[in-house]
Amino acid sequence: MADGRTGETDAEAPVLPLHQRIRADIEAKILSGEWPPGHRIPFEHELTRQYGCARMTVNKAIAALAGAGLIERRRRAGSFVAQPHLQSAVLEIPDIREEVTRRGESYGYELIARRLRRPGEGDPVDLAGTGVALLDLTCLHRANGRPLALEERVISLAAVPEAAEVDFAATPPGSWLLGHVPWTEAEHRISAIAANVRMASALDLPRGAACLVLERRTWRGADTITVVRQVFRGDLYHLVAHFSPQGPHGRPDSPAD
Amino acid sequence: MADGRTGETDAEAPVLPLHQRIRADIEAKILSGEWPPGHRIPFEHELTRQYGCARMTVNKAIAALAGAGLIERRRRAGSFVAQPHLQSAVLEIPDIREEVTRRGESYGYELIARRLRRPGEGDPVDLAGTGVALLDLTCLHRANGRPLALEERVISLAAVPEAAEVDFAATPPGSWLLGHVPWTEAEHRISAIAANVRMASALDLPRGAACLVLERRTWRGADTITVVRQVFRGDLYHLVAHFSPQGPHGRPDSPAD
DNA sequence: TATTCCATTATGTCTACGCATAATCGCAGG
DNA sequence: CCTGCGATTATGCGTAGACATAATGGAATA
Repeated sequence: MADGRTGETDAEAPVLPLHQRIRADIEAKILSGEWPPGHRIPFEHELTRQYGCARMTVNKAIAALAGAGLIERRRRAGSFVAQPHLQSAVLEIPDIREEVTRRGESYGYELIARRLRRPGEGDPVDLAGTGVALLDLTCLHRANGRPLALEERVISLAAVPEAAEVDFAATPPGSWLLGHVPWTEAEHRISAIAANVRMASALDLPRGAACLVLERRTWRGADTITVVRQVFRGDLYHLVAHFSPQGPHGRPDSPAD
Repeated sequence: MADGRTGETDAEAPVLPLHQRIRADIEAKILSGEWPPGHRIPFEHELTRQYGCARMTVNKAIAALAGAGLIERRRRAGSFVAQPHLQSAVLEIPDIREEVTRRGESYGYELIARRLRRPGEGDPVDLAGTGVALLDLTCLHRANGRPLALEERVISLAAVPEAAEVDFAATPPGSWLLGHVPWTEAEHRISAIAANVRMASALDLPRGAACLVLERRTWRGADTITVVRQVFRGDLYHLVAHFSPQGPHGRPDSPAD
């Protein structure tokens, strides 16, 4: 029963709440370039008349745009289209297993080494210094049987004591942690290196071949949870990042703000 | 209600609007792990009583959290702490000139080639097919005199006709475009390759050395604006990405909900 | 027992208003 | 002519209500 007024090319805009409609309208004007950076958008008061609604409704729309960084608001002066700042984009950092299976390839996993130890000097994982507290893991991810990435990981058992009991020979630590550690912060470092002997043999590459390296530190509050270094075969893997003014979470049809 | 209890360690919270305070409170509970994923957060009604404010105020706070992806809302059921999805992070993709000077190094730039041409078959920049329309640029970025990145770029003159007049021997095209092209979308591809002969000689590297490659396509609407491929010396450059639940734009003290 | 229907309930959206705050403009006075 | 003060004004923040919507649990019914 898709009749009605679905004569447009857009099939998924049934009735869209008003404040989202206002937001979308303004967003479209900005993205199309019709309103260039620096342009003053209509006052809330004007939009209020234009859409025949209360100011709070207009405010919600504009506040959301400001939150997304598309516009800047200055008291008394008005709201202005912001300068684009392309310097941030959303990087997709999928779980390797998920990524491989999503590409329709068969995922293989292999635990190479597992070691329990005390934190040493200069160890990247700082502990509240109590006894045995670190779990070192080395493992290999395969796609269609071919080595894809070599992963070296340190897990803080002080932060995640349950990890000591997990059989990481069967479960990739990344996947397990994602499901068992709530809401953390993380910092990533992406670089390219030439494979050393160890990497080359693990990844079935000639020595010196280019590899993509993703290093990640994950923490919550002051506690570092895990530090991981994933070395990908440069010829088999790449990362993808996307920039759109919506930001990473704000799907345009999001019910929130 | 807002009991005047500002004796905390936080020195930068003078009077923080109420809806931001509510948001911050909930956010803290989630990030600390006190409220794990799946936990039901208090109903708006409860928070209304707890903070002694109107429901709209609570709603603004919770809606912002939902927009940031920290919580999920289900009618009738309540609002729940969402599962963390680490797979997206904010990648800093600075203008190279800016990045180099920010590191306190001297920036050098050199235009290697400039060519005007018609779009060819399979060219990544699709045009509304009118005559001469593409500008090919090859240039080199230096840090402290040493080659840092080799950049190959195609600019669509149909989308940015002014670019034909610009002296790209003096201005890096990335910087110029940032300042002259408003609000676009972009997609990035990050990979590692071994330097071929041309890259090696331009970057003063041995052949086969590992390089970090950043490819970016930028468009607005249906028009591709520019396609760029930056090859960085792997030993001199890396990218940094950061994940925090605020999202990329939503600084916690943002005035917008 | 299984199924349908309805009352309950929490969120989604919106209105109409109010006060607070800060930036700008214009006017008056030195 | 320059300076400083106040009026104006747009945004920021918040209240107290209202109706709509959808999902849930339980009651009534087949």
